[in-house]
Amino acid sequence: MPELPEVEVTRRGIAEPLRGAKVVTLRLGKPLRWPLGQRPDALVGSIIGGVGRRGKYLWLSLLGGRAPGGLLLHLGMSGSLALTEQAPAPGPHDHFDLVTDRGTLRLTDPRRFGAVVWSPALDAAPASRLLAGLGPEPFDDALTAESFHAALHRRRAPIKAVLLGGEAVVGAGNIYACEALHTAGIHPATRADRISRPRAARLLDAVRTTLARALELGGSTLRDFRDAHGIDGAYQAEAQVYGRAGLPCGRCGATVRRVVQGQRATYFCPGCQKR
DNA sequence: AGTTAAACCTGGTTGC
DNA sequence: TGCAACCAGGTTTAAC
Repeated sequence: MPELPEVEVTRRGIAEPLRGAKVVTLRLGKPLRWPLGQRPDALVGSIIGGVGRRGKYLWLSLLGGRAPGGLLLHLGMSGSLALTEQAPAPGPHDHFDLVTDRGTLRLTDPRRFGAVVWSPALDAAPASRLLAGLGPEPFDDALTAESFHAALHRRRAPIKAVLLGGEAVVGAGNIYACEALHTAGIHPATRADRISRPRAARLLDAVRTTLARALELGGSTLRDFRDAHGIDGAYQAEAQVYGRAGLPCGRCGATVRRVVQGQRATYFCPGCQKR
């Protein structure tokens, strides 16, 4: 679920209230994808310096205390974060609580593909090898049609798989990769290195407008996602192809198709997205 | 090196 | 109604 818009919506919901908050307690539930990598009580007393984002990861910097550094969080497929003044007793899917003097940040994640990993780094960038291979942020000015085209040119895989890979640009997951390709009129099976410079420019533009629109609508809620205040996203109602197999394309009326690429469902319109 | 499959885990939906 | 099979927003790791 959580692709860049959902993660950024979450970040915006917690950044202001948590800046400067003091850590009171940490509570761990069932194991997540990786162990925390630090004793929970070593983080008690530290101050949250800020909340950043890199791709689909969140970064909470922790200043002072016995273990300065930060927490790298990932929401996996089914994770969401809630910030409440006083959290109710943890349910069966609540696997991490960061209790602060300004409220409790709780990770709820039924499938437990999410992660909370402590790192001694002061900044997100070198915090973890998890961030090492990530491509450019979609709204970074340094990402241009030229550089994007060059990145696509290095890959022979289908463009849909390349978008999910996050080397050319991070942030688009299954929903937004499908939607952006539809907007750009590019067939998902097109080899990335065969995409012309003008079409690469069009695709980058589509990725940006798709992510920006989803951000405006609070992301997509298919099932589990809620923002930090418990609010559903609304983008899913605007999806043109994702999850719409057998239904007519809103633009041309052709029947949306579902195929499988690299173990992931891909939705596209055979009318708008010719090979 | 580069692509593809398997793995992680739970729960909702679909079909027999 | 019961139960097996399939599906889901992601990403690492192992295997060709």
